[in-house]
Order: sequence, then C-alpha cells, then structure tokens
Amino acid sequence: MTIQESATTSEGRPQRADARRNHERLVEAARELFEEGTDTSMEAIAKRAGVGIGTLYRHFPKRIDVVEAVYRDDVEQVAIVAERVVVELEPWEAIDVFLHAFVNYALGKRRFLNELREAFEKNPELKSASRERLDGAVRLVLETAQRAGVVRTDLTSEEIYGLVGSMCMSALLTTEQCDRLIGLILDGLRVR
Amino acid sequence: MTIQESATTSEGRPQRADARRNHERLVEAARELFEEGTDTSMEAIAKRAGVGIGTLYRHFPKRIDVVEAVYRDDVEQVAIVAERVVVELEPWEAIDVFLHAFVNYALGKRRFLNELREAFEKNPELKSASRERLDGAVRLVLETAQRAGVVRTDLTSEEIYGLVGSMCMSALLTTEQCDRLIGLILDGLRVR
DNA sequence: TGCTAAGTGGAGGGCACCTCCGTATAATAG
DNA sequence: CTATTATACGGAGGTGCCCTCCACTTAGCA
Repeated sequence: MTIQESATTSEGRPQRADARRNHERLVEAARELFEEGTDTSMEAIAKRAGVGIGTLYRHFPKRIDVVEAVYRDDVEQVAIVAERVVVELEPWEAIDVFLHAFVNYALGKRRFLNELREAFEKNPELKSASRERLDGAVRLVLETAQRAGVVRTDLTSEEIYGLVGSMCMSALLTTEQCDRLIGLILDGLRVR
Repeated sequence: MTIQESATTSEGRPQRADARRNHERLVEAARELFEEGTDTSMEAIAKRAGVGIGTLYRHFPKRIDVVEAVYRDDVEQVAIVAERVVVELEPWEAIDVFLHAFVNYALGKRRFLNELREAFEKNPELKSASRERLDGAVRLVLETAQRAGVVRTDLTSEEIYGLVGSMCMSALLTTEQCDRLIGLILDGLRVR
C-alpha cells in the first residue's frame, strides 16, 4: 500500500502540495523506465523524477510498491479509456479502440509478470480490485456495443477478458501475433 | 554456454577430475536451492556445494548460466525417465508415470519463467534443443503406448506436449488442479 | 510573520554479483 | 618417484543496488 490513495490521508490534514507533485512525478518516471525493462534501479527512478532517493522511499517504502503504483495507474488508464470511448465514439469504433488499448496494456504487463505476481501475493486486494476494475471496463464497452446491436450477444465480458488476457500473457505469442489475433477476435465479435 | 559440454574440452586434455566433481556438485546444490525460490545467492550455492565462490564463477561465469545448467539437467532427467519407463514398465503404466514426472518438471519451471525466458533469449539453441529433447521423450512414450494399443492413436506428441506444457505454465492453475487435470487427460487418452 | 508538522535528500549500511590473482593440485613426462 | 606445468581452487575486495536514518527545509496555518 502506498502512503495515500487520494489527496488526503485517512485522518488529519490534506497532503502537502509538493508531496503530491512528487508522487505523480515518481509514478510517471517509473512507468517510463519500466517500459524498457524492470531492472531499473531506484536511484534511476528518483533521478528521472528529479527528487532525492529519500523522497522516493518516503512515497514507496519498497521497490515492489513502485511496481504496484505503476500497475494501479495503468489499470486506471485503461478504465478511463473505456469510459471515454463509450461517450465519444460510435459503439463499434468504441470497442475497436478499447480492445486495442486493452491489449496494449496487457502486453506491457508481460515484462514484469513475476514482480506483479509478487505484488499480488503481498496484497491480494490489489489483484481483486484491479481485476474488478478491468472487468467493469470491458463490460461497459461490450454491453454498450451489444445494446447498439453491433456485437453478438452470446458472449460475456468475463469471456472476452479471459480470452484477451490469456492471449497476451502467453509467452509463446509475439506482439505482432497478438495484434493480428485482436483483429480476428473483433471480426468474430461483429454482427454482420 | 558452460565451460564444457562433455568430459573433454573441444581440443586438448580431458577435464580434471576435481573440476568435474565440483561441476556436478554445483548443479546439484543449485537445483536444491532453486526448489524454494530463485532468489538464492551465488554465495549460498557455492557454500552448499562445498566450494569457493571463485570455483562457482569458473564453472558458470554469470548467474544465468547456473539457471541454464539446472534447466538442461532437468530436461535430461525427464528424458531419462522416458527411456527408462518404456523398457521397465507396462505401456500404460509407463505413460502414467511419465506424464506425472513431466508435469512435475514443468510445474517446477513456473518459478523461474522470467529467468528462463532470459536464458532462451541469450541462447536460442537452449530453447530448441530442450524442446526437441522433451518432444522426443513424449513421442517415445506415447508411440510405445499407441503401438501396444492402450492409447488412442489420433493424437500426436506435439499436441500432448502443448496441452500439458501450457496447462502447467498457466499462472491461473494451482499444483493440485494440474494434478487432477493430468488424471483427466490420462482418462481421455486411454483406449477402453 | 512565525510556528510546526510534513516533507526532502543524500550519506552510508548491508548484501549480492562478479573479478582478480596468489595458492594448490591432478595429470603427465623423465 | 620426482619434477613440471597446465588446470583448477578460493576468497578478498570492487561495484552497484536496495533501503535506512536523520539533519535540514518548507508548505500551510494562526
């Protein structure tokens, strides 16, 4: 668990402005560095965020807490994409854009599967909460498309989630193969 | 690549007896320690093998080389089980015992999937060679059972290998679930 | 404007991977 | 059996990483 979940700690004053800014910078820096491998050092993350190493550790007591924060943020981004596409795009376009964003998210996770497993073990709430959030995002987009009649109705969000998720996690498929398979899945979903 | 593949280097004298003994001890010690997590230190491996740290590094220049050696050895063990069961056991018993040994091997690999991926990347020959060896082992046992008429003939070794392998690799299944599923698969294979 | 809780930053402890090189010894030749 | 030498051993110490600690700084409030 990181120091705060929202702008305020559970009791007492609101978090100071500089602390909040640094927190955001650190997550941002960590995500950028994780893009190219999980073997980034804590020092590198702090440096990139423009803060001291002590500050990094104040916000994230252990290395695994940084992983967790980046993961939480990624999940949030995917969920936000879902909420945006259903109001901003046509139903079919929405599911198309969303699934690609989802795959993009999931493929990134392949890199630190081990670290993620560790984080899940340490904190089961993380697993269930993010799973719920992601499943809700898939459901939102899928059901919108289904109600609009552009996607077949004999599939549930869990099935889509499971199919796409495990496809991305498989060590046997390349990124390109996953991309092509997403096209295939979309074709299969579409009502003709 | 470790220092030697067999008893002799590519040219020149045979390897010294003490070096050979230490090599075996090191692989043995590493396997035992890896059983309970890949975060074992090099010092711990050397100590358990009863050799100095320098000796460990003489045999395995990088940490990943130890992982590779243990993996090679594990694959070899599975292949040897295959060769033994086909001559020592009845055909049905043979496939039963072998598949359990195979699952046992594969489940152990879940622990250091990341490290293994790294080893494969560094040395593609490792991946193809072990895959070939394992597939050959499955084929030997399967075809023996098929010729004896105790196993259905409409399945190939690749299919069994893929099915059992991916089942074991899935992060979603527990060891117990895999064990039960192996029973299921065996039931499905048997000619009634 | 001054007070103080909240926050910052980096020196340094401890541990892990790996290198280097002086010492020891197995294998061979005389 | 002894001498020779390539081969192998072992561990002190270099480097880098995770993390702790605490003296210093600052945002936010009265």
